Amino acid sequence: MEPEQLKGHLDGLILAVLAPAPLHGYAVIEALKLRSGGELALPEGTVYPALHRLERDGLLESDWTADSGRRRRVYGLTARGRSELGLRRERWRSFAATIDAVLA
Amino acid sequence: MEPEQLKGHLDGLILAVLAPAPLHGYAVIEALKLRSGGELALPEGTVYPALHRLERDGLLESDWTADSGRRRRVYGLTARGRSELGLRRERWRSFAATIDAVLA
DNA sequence: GGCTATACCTAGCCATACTAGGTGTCAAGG
DNA sequence: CCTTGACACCTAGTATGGCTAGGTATAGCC
Repeated sequence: MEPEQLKGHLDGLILAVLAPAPLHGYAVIEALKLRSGGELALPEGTVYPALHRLERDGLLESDWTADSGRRRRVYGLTARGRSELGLRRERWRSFAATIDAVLA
Repeated sequence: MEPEQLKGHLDGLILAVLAPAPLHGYAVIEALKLRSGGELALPEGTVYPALHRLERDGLLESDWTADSGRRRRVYGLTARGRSELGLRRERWRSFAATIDAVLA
């Protein structure tokens, strides 16, 4: 996977894996790996800043939990995040159709 | 079309529109617009540097023509460019499948 | 003469995925 | 016990590349 390809698409992917249920950051990385069949093995330095960005923009909200001394930051979609996910899916479909048309 | 989305995909698109026949730079812009149904209206500042990059990397080669005082730089695929196009199509299919899997 | 479309170019901006480093907890093995 | 690995978080700095905004010049029409 070429890094540049992913630009502009990561945020939608993160929103998508958080749609069923809230997850903590590290679990988001694993969920992306799992749901992509191992294709998306993203480094922490990619995902953590993205989560912070999405929270800053009001699409995610987070809570700290401390189960037995281990601190985790659990992220969930806000209302705006959920509607933004719809927009992102739409935008992806349109984008993919455009690229398909030119490349085919 | 969000600019960031296109990153890492433009080169393949340019190779694709040049596959049937060589074109000059400005015509590449119009071909992209046409083949995308108007979706890809890319500014010259995006396409010209990309063409130079592709030529520098040996995927395109260019010739200057001067029909009636108007200078045009006509780009065509090299052998490496043609095989690279195959790779790019393959890589796009794989990428799109991955995003679809996560986003769906 | 001025306007539009054609046709080329480049310096600098900016968003963002990634690298490379850091901190700390916990469980398993030698 | 103590090292190793997985877990879990963080951030400063880098590199990439599409885009903005500016420039040059020709052709054709009103």
